[in-house]
Amino acid sequence: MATTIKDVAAMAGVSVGTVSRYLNGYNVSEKNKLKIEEAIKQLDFQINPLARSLKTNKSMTVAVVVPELANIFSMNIIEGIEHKLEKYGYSVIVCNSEGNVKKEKAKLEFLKRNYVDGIVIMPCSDQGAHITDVVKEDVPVVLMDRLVNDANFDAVLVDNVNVVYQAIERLVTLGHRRIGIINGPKNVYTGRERMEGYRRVFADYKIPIDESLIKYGDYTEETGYALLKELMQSPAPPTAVFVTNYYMTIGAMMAINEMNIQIPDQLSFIGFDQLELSKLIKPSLAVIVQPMAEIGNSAADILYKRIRGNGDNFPQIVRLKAQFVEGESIKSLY
Amino acid sequence: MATTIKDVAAMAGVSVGTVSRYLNGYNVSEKNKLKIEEAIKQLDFQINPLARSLKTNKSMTVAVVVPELANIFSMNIIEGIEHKLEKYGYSVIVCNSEGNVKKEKAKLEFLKRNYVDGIVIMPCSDQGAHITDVVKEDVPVVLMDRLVNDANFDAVLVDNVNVVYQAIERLVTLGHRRIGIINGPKNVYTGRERMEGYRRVFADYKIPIDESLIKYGDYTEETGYALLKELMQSPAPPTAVFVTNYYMTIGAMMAINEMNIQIPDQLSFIGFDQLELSKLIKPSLAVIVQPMAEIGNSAADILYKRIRGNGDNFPQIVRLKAQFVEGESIKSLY
DNA sequence: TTGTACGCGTTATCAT
DNA sequence: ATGATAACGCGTACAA
Repeated sequence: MATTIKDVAAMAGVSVGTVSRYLNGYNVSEKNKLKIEEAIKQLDFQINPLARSLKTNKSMTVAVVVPELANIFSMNIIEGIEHKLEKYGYSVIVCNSEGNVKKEKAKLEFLKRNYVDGIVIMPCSDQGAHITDVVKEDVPVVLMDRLVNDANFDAVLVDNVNVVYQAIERLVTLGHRRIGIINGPKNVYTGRERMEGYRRVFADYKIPIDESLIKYGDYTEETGYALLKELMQSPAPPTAVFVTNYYMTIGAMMAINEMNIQIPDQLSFIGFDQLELSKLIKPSLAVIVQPMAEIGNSAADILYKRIRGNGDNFPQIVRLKAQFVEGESIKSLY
Repeated sequence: MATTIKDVAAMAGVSVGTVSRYLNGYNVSEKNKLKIEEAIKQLDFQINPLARSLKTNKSMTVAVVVPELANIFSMNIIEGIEHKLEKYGYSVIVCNSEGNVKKEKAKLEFLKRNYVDGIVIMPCSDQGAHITDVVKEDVPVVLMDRLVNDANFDAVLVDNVNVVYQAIERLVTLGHRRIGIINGPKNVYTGRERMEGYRRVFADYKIPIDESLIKYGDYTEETGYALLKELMQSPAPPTAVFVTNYYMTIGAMMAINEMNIQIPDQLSFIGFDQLELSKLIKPSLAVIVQPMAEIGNSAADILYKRIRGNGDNFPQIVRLKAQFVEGESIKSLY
């Protein structure tokens, strides 16, 4: 059996209370301190976190819930979170909501029942009520990437509106008017934000929008592929296309290759995420790059603060800047 | 405060023992069963896993340790593991060893101290002694992707030797003799296995190997890039190159683009992992594709079996087949 | 500063 | 089948 605090106390000739106090950084006489340290070393004693948790109601565990694990965006964020929180002795457990609100709720219930100290979640939809339902005031939650309705939470977001504005504006200044967009779902926050950036440019430049150039996918390779074909096979195809996430970018590129569309001569193209990819492809792709690891870091910082009971300026919304990287996939029409 | 088993017992008018037995599926009289169920519903009682764990020494938590989290290979495997194990009520916590043996050992110690029920690990080197040191017989461990020295563990591997053989043999039958390989580190199992596949072809076909065409990288984009340049800038460059993981493939492709090398006219090329990429690039890439999710699934299966105390045919080595996918990046020299 | 003793919420043992 | 009670290993009043 593992050695316990009792064994240490016995060997050191002190009471368990004293050992416990020593372990938790309270004052202990120098003499006892040495005896305890010696006993701990002798017995190779290690605290039992389970027993401690039972008393303290702290599990030293945080969870991160994402709609998909095998996803570049998710994993970079998770790495950022783990990197930040392991320093404080936290374990991070990962949960896959599979883009399903019911499953998301089930996961949250599971987590709460398991006494995680905090949760960072990328919600799979606009709905936030079920999150509030489950966690109430019991455990701190910070959202990432997306905001939800009907609920106040700390959140780490990306400034989608302005970076998309920047990208679309670039196309407009190069003479493009018929600009297709393959966007995320209407019921996801980032989808709406990226749409807003797109619309603002047209409004500011007084260009009418052809709504038939606006397509909604679901952030998967398949829809990127299908929607690009739809756009380019229409009677009046766009002169430029903007795709709003990594996997749809891949899908769209596959369609472009298959249709033998020349970039940028026949079509200007702006993708999303994954800088390495943009450099790999010829011509190099113009892309919007998100600060993924930073999202994780930032979310972890806020969560840690809340876990320690610091409730300053709740709800705290951090909005990180994304970057528009120029490439050879864009052509001037002038 | 959360309601406990005591509250349930009180409301149902039975003892805590009876409630506990009910909760754990032992026989309880029909009458009491109904009363208990009613009380549980009334009080919205939920078992406290911490208290249970303290008694049972089971945390219902498994850990997966990888050299890098933000990595296509890692995340697909983790998704496979989580998918399999959540069904049984297990949480999976993720650990990043950062490719560092010391850190790897520290993580293992942390995990053991935290009473995880099992560990699946992608070791960051050949060394296995520190794993044995830490976990001893206490907690089941299954390796994935790589075997280690001086230690017996269950493992889920990929048949690297034969799939690499297949790829290289293809090049040989197309007339290639000077075949470069950008391989993983010498002290990593997969690196050696892929090397073995390469060498076997040359041995079987009685072709001498030019050792200057063999390069060792560290599975990063940077080394893929640098080593491809090294190969192609040498006095006698290869007519074909094979790269042995995804990130080095990306790096090598970037170098190829930069040097304006025409694929497959000036160089035949075989990459690794990530089928989508191979379809995206023109000409389409020939690649070796690993069954990532299946590795995770399989590792999870074995681990679960061990957790339940089933020690059949230990150590169990599962060797999954990878697939060589032809592409337009290979040219016949005849 | 230290020791004692109780409690955290379960499970397991023992009678009954 | 059930109830009473002792663990599990730790933290923490309380008293000294």
